[in-house]
Amino acid sequence: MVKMPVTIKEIAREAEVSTATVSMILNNKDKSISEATRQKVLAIAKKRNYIPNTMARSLVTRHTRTIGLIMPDIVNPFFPEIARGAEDRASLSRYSIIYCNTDDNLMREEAYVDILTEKMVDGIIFTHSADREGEADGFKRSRVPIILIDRDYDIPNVIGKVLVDNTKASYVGVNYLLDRGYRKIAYIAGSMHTQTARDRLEGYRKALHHNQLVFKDEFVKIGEYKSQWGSEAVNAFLKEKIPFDAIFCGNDLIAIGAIKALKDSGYKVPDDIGVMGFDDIYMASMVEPSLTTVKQPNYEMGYRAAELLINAIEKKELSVDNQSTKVDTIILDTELTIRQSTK
Amino acid sequence: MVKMPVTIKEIAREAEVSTATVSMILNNKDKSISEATRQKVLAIAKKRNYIPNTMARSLVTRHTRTIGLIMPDIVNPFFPEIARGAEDRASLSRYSIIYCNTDDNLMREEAYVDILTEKMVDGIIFTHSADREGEADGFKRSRVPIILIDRDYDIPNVIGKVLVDNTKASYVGVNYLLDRGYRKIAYIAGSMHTQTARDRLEGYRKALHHNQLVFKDEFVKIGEYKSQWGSEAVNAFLKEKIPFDAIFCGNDLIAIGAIKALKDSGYKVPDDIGVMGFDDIYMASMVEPSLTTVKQPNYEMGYRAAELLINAIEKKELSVDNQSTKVDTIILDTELTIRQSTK
DNA sequence: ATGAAAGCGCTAACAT
DNA sequence: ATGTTAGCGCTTTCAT
Repeated sequence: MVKMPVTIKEIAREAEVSTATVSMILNNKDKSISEATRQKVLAIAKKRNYIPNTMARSLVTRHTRTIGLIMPDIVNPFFPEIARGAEDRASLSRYSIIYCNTDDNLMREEAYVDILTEKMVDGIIFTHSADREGEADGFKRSRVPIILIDRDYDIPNVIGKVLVDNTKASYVGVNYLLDRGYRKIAYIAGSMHTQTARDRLEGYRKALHHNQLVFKDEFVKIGEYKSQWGSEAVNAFLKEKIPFDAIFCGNDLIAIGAIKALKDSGYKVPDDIGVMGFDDIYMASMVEPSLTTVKQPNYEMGYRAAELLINAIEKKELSVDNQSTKVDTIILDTELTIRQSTK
Repeated sequence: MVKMPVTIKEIAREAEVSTATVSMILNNKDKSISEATRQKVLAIAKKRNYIPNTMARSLVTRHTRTIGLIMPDIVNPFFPEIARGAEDRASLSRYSIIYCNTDDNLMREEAYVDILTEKMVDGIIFTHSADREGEADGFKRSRVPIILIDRDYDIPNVIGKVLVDNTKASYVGVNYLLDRGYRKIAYIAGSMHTQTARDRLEGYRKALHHNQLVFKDEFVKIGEYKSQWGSEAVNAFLKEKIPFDAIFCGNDLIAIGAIKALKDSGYKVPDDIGVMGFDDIYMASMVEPSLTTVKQPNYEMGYRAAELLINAIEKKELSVDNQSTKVDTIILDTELTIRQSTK
């Protein structure tokens, strides 16, 4: 004999009031309820250990206080911080988070959007890491508002974005190298297919320009976001006898490979040659302590994304017909993670 | 004018059948439905882009295909793997996961159990890292089945556990050191308040014994799970001139501290002195590449926990009155993460 | 200040 | 083979 959870109805019966009254009291909508019944109902609810059934509630209110978080892989150290930021902000407003790993697979992304829609989440925070840009159909079934983190993505229902100023980020990074006295800074880029990559290169160009340094094509190599490529690029620079004294890398994987090639060639990093990269994928600075990086504020991105979403959700409750096509966009700055050179 | 999602009712009307029929077809309970109507209904559902409302469904079926995952902090590298394992297994059976960070705070743990109960999750996977052992009240309101991961914990409704054989783990670890030729192995333990800690020490003792080595008290130091303590303990060993040639540490934090102290004293690790630890908190091997560790199979723990839970949930559907007091327990082995010594 | 009643969208007997 | 019906537990007008 399974003891069923206590319902509003039983409380109403025991308190000798209607379920409507109980409901109002339990939801603090009791502007016009006598203090006497209020206390009585509250006491009984407590005594009977009442737990509201949010399914029933959601069925009528049409919101669940739950948001979905779609990301490629929580094991990739880039994402736990985002997830934590989002959860912290969500729980502040008593929202829960359903989290989903897609491995950057389009099919799975779509499947999760479907599932989350069925679960009637109030919104979705969407993160992907792939360099794939662009079109994706199949998201159309959903009517759930979406916030994008870090990368743009052409899907429906996007009501907000939390991005990073990549141009500024590499500008700041290259400037840091300049401040440390390096003058001949090479740039190893990954693929150039994304705006992110183009922005990062642009920041490099700007930093040189603002320091009266000329941008030279032979100091720039374009490849892919792999450590293997970082090594190859360095070896190519060396072979071509490009007289660089520092390298700024398109991401941390490239930087790791570059450092390895440099060390294998007998250089000391960063004493002989300064290396910086974007710490956006693998927290390279843990693996390679001598690496100074430009780090994305992941926790904050998650936090702000959740905030954006919750604000939108709660606002919508007031003005239902408002199908605002406006996309809120927040652009965050990066931080420098400065490592001590290994003495 | 907001376009409302299509309901089963509208589909029934359009197909000129009853909602019951539609429901059965959509749920593959259509043993006795003519293929003709079946096809018709399916076609209409597809055309109208039907998305089931799981709130309504859950309200009657009393399950949500959602499970809660409570852990201290997803940013701690110990947990993403668990989370991923759990999610992978859950999504296999079309379950979703709500994830919660407690920072090991008892109040928050309880609050989350409440929230998850209200959301009618079908079960909870519970992980904590604190060395606190024992009693916790306030979980009693919930009737949700709980699976414990990694540490035991005295709370109600636990129907299963996924643990690690710590005795065996340190036994294997110490044996590895022995195989590498080290003979005089010291042990730096954290607190001894947990069974985990006692088991690890016991494994060390056993390994020595099985190799005809005598256990000596002066080779063992007990402190706390902090890198600071690892350093202190090493310095104490050194000062006392204990002739150790290797150290096995109670966890990875301790190992990091120990290695630091060793290096500061001019030793090479692991060439002069071998060091091992449990890679259970901070993936020390990333920070300290020369460290060989005993690693918990976190992914598998998450996976198996979800599996245990889902099996229990689906079994319960068959035999409702079965209030099995049996606690399923799975004990997993650890793996050795072997690092190349830095050449 | 409180109650009656009508659902929210779906499932699950029980009829037919 | 399909329809009728009675809820699941809660919120929310609208009465009183």
